[in-house]
Amino acid sequence: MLPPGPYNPKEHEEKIYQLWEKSGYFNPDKNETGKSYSIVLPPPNVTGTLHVGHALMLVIEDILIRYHRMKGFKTLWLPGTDHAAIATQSKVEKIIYDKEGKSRYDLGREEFLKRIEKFAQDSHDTIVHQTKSMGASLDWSREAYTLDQARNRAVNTAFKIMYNDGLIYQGDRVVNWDPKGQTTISDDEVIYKEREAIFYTFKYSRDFPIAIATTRPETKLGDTAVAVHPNDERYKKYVGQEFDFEFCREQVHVKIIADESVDPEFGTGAVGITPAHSQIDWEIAQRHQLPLKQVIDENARIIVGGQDIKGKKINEAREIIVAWLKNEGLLIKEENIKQNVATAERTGGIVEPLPKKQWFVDVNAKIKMQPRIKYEAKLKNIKVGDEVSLKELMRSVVKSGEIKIIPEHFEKIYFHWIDNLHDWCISRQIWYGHRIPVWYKDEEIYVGEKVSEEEGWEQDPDTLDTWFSSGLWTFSTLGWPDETKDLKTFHPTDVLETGYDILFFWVARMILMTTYLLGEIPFRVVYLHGLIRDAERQKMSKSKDNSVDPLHIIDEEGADALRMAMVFGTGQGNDVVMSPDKVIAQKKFANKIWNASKFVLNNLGEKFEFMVVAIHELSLQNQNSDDKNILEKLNQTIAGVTKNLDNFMFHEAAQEIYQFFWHDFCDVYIEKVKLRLNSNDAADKKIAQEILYFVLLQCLKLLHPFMPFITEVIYQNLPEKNKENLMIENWPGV
RNA sequence: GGGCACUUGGCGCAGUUGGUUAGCGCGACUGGUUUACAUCCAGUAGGUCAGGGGUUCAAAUCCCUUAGUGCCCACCA
Repeated sequence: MLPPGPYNPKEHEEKIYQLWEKSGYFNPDKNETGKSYSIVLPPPNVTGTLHVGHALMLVIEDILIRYHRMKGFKTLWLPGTDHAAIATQSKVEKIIYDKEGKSRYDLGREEFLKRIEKFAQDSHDTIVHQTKSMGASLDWSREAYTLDQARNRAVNTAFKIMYNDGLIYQGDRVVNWDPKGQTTISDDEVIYKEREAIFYTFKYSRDFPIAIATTRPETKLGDTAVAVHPNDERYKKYVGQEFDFEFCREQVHVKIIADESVDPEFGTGAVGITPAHSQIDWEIAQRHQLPLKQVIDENARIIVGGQDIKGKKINEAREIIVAWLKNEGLLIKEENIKQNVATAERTGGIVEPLPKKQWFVDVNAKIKMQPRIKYEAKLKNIKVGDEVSLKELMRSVVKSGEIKIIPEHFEKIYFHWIDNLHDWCISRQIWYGHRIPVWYKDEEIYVGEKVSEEEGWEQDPDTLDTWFSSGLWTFSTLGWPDETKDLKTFHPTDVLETGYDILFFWVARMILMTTYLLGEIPFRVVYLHGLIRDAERQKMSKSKDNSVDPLHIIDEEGADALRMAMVFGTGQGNDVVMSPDKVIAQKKFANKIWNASKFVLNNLGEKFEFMVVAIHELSLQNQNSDDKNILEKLNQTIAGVTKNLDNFMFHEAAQEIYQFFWHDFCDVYIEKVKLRLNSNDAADKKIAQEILYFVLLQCLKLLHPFMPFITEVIYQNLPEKNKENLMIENWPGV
């Protein structure tokens, strides 16, 4: 029997979660016969707490997991957290600086890492608590961390394999340097922000024949060439000439070169080439064997020139140079333009291209596919012995349909991204992360899985891009590089569900790593969900201060209401609008379920013995048209919900069961049945009771993936024989 | 500059492979309240599916085009 009054989620949710955990059914090992179904949880960053975006991820994945568990699959949902290298380090640095005024260098590597680990542990605990509050049915016994020992072994192994294959190389290149975070970052971590800038047109010196234009005059101290288009009649005669002059008291030597990449229409049609401080100029310099001259250092300060400019920050240096140009009468034009400035995703620092020796993953080099663990299996269009590049691997598995991306149009975006992909810079000058597994001794270099005990070896001080370890996530969590039972059973995983904002950062890298290292796909389906927006359609973000804490909503309205609100009325992959109205509407729905269940349970009669009624056991002949009607609609609903869940149409599935339960079952059937329950026709009354009970039970099952808590509470109060948990009841129609 | 989408009643959205009166939530209006539920029920109003063109026996759904909006990538020095 259910207690009177409205449904109060607070009374039940925690108890129910404990009941589930105690049952052990989150762990797939309890199901010995089912076919496997697996999802690895995209590990939340240990940078604090979960936000509504995480909540959405948990809801969708838990729906898939619960649905498949009920369908009898050996279902694994594997939890974990991400050390998120730069993100976590910069957050802790900021906290320490704000509190103690100290930098990481003041503390030293060891002490600083201790502080981060403490912070990460606290975040982890909060995150786990929040995750459980959402009702997520994760197998906590398999929990992983991207920076724990098992994952470190996987990372080192992966690095070694790639190094030996020539895919990882150390190169002197112009990289994206973040002066604020004091580290390099990859192309994907660069965010362009529009800004006002001044576009200066000038000559280096009075004797120099060509004018050039730039928004960054301070870099011109490092120019080693001026490039013009080969067909530009204005400048043809100068090509090949070399000039020496003093530019703001710095000795500069430039050569005039011709290069196709120069647009004669833009600016003066001549480009000052600064190989050390521009990606593109560096490439041009490579083509023409130009020397490279670094004029800016890691702190974004000028390192050449006279006393007035040496040691100055770039903004100050710019002013000094402009003043000098004016003074010398060299400045021709100043224009205000809008410019995209490269900034670092995590720290917001302005990215300074600098020449540095870094580790890279070569995405274009052809490698011969090797037989690896499970290799014989799997890729459709690539066999052992084929020569392929990482780019081709990434492209192949999506093109072939082995990996399906939902919504589908993201496949095009994915291909477009691969086309523009450059080598991936994987080394970072930060301390929190997997140390690069490379040791040096004099001229020797050793790459391995373990620290060499021998004396005199020194490990590379850098750490790896966090996405390097995340890229291994689907299989590092299952025991790789060992050939474990879990790896055999649960890999490839079935679905990778995440926000579309990390399609490139993460999803693409998982595909790269997995196809290359395992010779199989990491997952069959990529389901990308949208962003959460508020009632005014604004993106929810901390900086905008419009984000809501999922725990707060759970506290107010219940986890079930929040879950349902997140999938209700939101098309596949679309952004989710979260308004209080929406959650309250679903809270009302929960209450409706509660009350209708109360009504049914109160009307089953003294001796309700037709436990676990199957549809064929219902006395079909004596049913009236209402009975037949509701049963037929129930069947349609079961078919519809099932089909929509199979097709990742969560909103449609949710709406269908909502509609059926509230309007067909409650408003029509229950209202009509009230008369029969009062009548003296005992046989007819019994039929009505059977159907009430039967339909309710089926509805609870259909609703369970969406609203697990309330449905389980009610289930626990049903007069079923031998019942355990609704969580493992059979899905209707199975 | 290149690419990808979106545009459906007042608001927010659904409508997968083209096929009977285009659905839902919120809101509005009118009534009801008899074995759960006022966090309720019944009913009403409101959309020629952005504009134009095409394919088809048949289009919100496919194609072309115009306009508006949003996103991604590249980045002009």
